Order: sequence, then structure tokens, then C-alpha cells
Amino acid sequence: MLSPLIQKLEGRFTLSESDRSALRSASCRGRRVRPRTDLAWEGDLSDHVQMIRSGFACRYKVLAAGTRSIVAYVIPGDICDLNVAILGAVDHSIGTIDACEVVSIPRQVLDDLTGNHPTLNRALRWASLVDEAIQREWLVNMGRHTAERQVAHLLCEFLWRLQAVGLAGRDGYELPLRQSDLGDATGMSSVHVNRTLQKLRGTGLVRREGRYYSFPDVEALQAFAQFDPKYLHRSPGGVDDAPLRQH
Amino acid sequence: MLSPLIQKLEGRFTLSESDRSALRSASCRGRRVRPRTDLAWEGDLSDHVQMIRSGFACRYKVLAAGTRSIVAYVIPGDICDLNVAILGAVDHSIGTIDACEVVSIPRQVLDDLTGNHPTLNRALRWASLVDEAIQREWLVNMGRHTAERQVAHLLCEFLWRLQAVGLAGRDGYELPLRQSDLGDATGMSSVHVNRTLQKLRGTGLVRREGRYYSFPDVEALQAFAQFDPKYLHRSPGGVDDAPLRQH
DNA sequence: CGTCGATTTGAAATCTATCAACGATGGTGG
DNA sequence: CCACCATCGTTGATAGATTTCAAATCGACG
Repeated sequence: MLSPLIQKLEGRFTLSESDRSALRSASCRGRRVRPRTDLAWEGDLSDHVQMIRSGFACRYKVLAAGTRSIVAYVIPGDICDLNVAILGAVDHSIGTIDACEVVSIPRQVLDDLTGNHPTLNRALRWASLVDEAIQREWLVNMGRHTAERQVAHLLCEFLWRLQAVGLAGRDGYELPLRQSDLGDATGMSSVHVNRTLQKLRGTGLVRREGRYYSFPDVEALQAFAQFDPKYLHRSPGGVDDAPLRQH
Repeated sequence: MLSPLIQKLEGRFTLSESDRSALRSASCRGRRVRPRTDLAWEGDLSDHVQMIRSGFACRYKVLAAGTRSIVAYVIPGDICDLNVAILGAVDHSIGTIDACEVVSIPRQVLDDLTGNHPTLNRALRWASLVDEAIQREWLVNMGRHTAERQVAHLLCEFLWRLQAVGLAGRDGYELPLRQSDLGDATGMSSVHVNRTLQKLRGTGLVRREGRYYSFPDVEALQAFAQFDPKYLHRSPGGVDDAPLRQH
């Protein structure tokens, strides 16, 4: 089985066999973590970096009112605290959603890795910047869209991100999130998430059987959600496609 | 006059005279840009990095409906596209809000700078990561707060960020934003921003004379907004304050 | 003084949260 | 195998928040 991280990076970069094996040996030992368990707390300063090998997790903050705000979903192949050493301390918590397999990489090992493998270094920074771009997109998504668009957009994002690590088919995937998890991410109540999903199913753009979500017409769903995958920076052609423009 | 960027970095790092002068000579030439003018477009791939020396700008995307979504404010001392080279292309636009003085630094020069000045390299990456943390906080702020808290939180953030570059006093600052600019950032209509500001003024937490916003009781405002400045990673003590916690 | 942009106000329509109840489902222990 | 329980999904009704549209006011400035 291909590590989801390697698979993700190879979607964008050409890794050498040396890169691959270095990454593999750094991330060999994983531990199992139960659902709804914290992997890191706000204020933590860990000397390890964590990678999700399987399962879903999220970055979140808990507000004074006790409500939880999810600022990002962490899926297989995602690295949690790549930059925490520079920042000093994590400013949010990370918790699992379903059962996860988590790999801890000592910072020392990671530094060696990035120091000796320029392509890997570049690829990991790219992954981290894509995570940032996703956050920006969430900001856009949450601020100015109807509830249906928000949810649809999130479903599109999952499709692309899960496809990049081989966890989604052409038009669907299994999603272990509760509706209240979707609500904590979009700022909606779980009741409203429910009704929004029903509307989406009503249009035929979204189908659901248990945890399996599928999309009969992906193009149409993306158009409806105003989902433009450019922000995921997946296609290597993005650079060349950029139009020349003078200011 | 101290460069706002240097001032910001020195709030957190101790720069050598060599660091300072290198940064100063790299950012000597600035140009004036009119209000409401784009500095970069979605899809751009520039070989320059831009820094705002004076004035306000914002990162934004325009949606299909024509509405604008602001994902970040860029204030003096902020760098715009530090990581664009890795990402390939910018996935959002940057535009001025009022008249700005903008410095363009060729990527080549910047790479020399970070290559030869480890502390600067670290400081600039730190600044970039703080920008990311601010985005996370916006996500929290927008998703789960009342309109009053959202606006109050934004006003608190400006206070801290502007103080870090010497553009705010102890309890107030001049803010060149229109109410519709605040709305584009918070996802509210300008009408609702207006009414929200009125409520805040009604509580006595916020005062305004023209463009000058002031806060008679900053502590109270921050408490009301649930504003915790930790996410700005300003105080070097943050690391030591972090409680030890086992998982 | 007149104009332009921005702020303010009012009223109605729409969206969303909240509360409360019910239904489906899966796991557990007897 | 079944009763029980906990969790999540679904539904209905109501209250509250927010948008929208339109008009009035204010302020800076030529």
C-alpha cells in the first residue's frame, strides 16, 4: 500500500526512489487513536510532527460558549504541525473524528529529511501552503455563500482531496463525519446541515447511502458550488496556464 | 522612520544591525499606488514579492454573484506573496483600500536575504505563519460568533496588529476602511455592519470620530469579543507559558 | 451651492437557530 | 434472540438574526 502522503506529493512532484524511501522509513511507526480523541492541544509545543495515515481528524477551537469551531479537516496524508517549531506553540487543538492511524515523526528526523532531500522539502512546504489556501477558500465559502453552496463546496473539496490520496472514486467517497461535524465547520447548526443536505439530495446533485456520498454529475455539482479546484494547486500545469498580465 | 516590517519583526526577534540594514536596502524603492487598485491578480506568477510600507490593502476573491470576499487585511509591514514561488500561482487577488506605498522586492534579492541571514529567514517565515494563524482565527470568528463579537474581534485584531507597527496608540487608531469593507470581510451586509457598530458604540466599548476608532476600555472590549491575542504569537513568553500536557 | 460617496434609517422578506420530539440504527448485555 | 440504550438523523414550530431594497441624511470638496 502506498502511503497517502507519498501519493499526495507525487500528484504534484516527481519524487526519487531515495525521497520515497526516506519518507517511508521516517513514517513507519504508527499508533491507533480512538475516535473523538485529541492529538494536540492549544498551547502545546511538541517536538514531534504528526501525520494522519488513515482516518479523519480536524483542527478546532472551543469557544467560551462551549461550541466547537472546526477550522480544517485533516485527512490521510496530511501533516499536522509542520511549522509549529517556528511559531512557538499551536494555537488550536487537533482531534480525531473517527479511528485514526497516526504517525509521529520526531522533528529531528524531519529536519534531516528536508535538509537532505530538496524535492521533499519543497513538496512538504507546498503541502503546507495548500492547507493554507484551503483555509482561505473556507473563508470565502463561509462568508458569502448560501448554506447549500457551502455544503456542496465542502463535498467537492473532499472529493478532490480524497481522490489525491486514493480514498475516493471518480464520483463518490465514504465520509465518516456526522452532520454536526459539518455544522461545526460551516458555522451552521446540525439541524440546518440536515435540511441543507436534503435540499441538495432533492436537486439530484448529491446522493447518500449511509456514509457513502456520491455525485451523479460532478461537473454540475462543482458548477453549483462555484467550486474551482485551482486553489488546491494540484495540476502542475497551473503555472503555465497563468495568463500574462501587466498591472 | 523605522520600517514597519523591521518594527514588527523586532517585536518578536532580535535582529542584528546587519539583518536590519540588509532588509532596509532590499526594500528601499517604493511606489505609490492609488486607492482601490489591484496589486496582484488571481493566477499571477510574479518574480517579485510585495510589501506594504504604508496604507491598507486586502486579499480578496470575487464570487460569481459579483460580491467580494475579503480573506485578509494587509497592513504596513505585511508581505504579500512570500510563498507564491512554491505554490505556483496566487489563488486570490490583492488590492489596495486607501493610498498605499508598496515595495517590490525581486525574489532573487529575497532569496539572498533569507539565505545569508538565518534570523531574518526565521522571522519572515514566522510572520507568514502568523498570517496563517490570523486566517484560522477569522474562520473561528466568522463561524460561531454574533455579529457584534465578529466586528469587535476585528477591531481588537487591528489594535494589536497596528500597535506592532507603531500605527496605533494605546487605545485607538485610524482605520481607512469603509463599512462595506468590514462587511466583505465578515460576511455581513454593510447595513448590518452599520447597525452592529451602532450597538457597539451603544455599549460604550467602541467610540468613533470619523475614521478614528478608540476603545475606552480595551480589556472589556477584548473580553466581550473573546479576543485572545495568543493567536498573533507576539509575546516571546508564549513558549514558556505553555503547560506541559501528556496525551 | 451642488455633487458624490458613504453612512444611516425603515420596513419587509428571508434565512437560520433553537427547542422539542420522534425515528432509525447499531451495539451491548441478559 | 431480544430488550435496552446511546447516538445520530429527521421533522415541526417558533423566535431571532440578517438581507434586501429604498430612501434620507451627512460630510468632504470643488
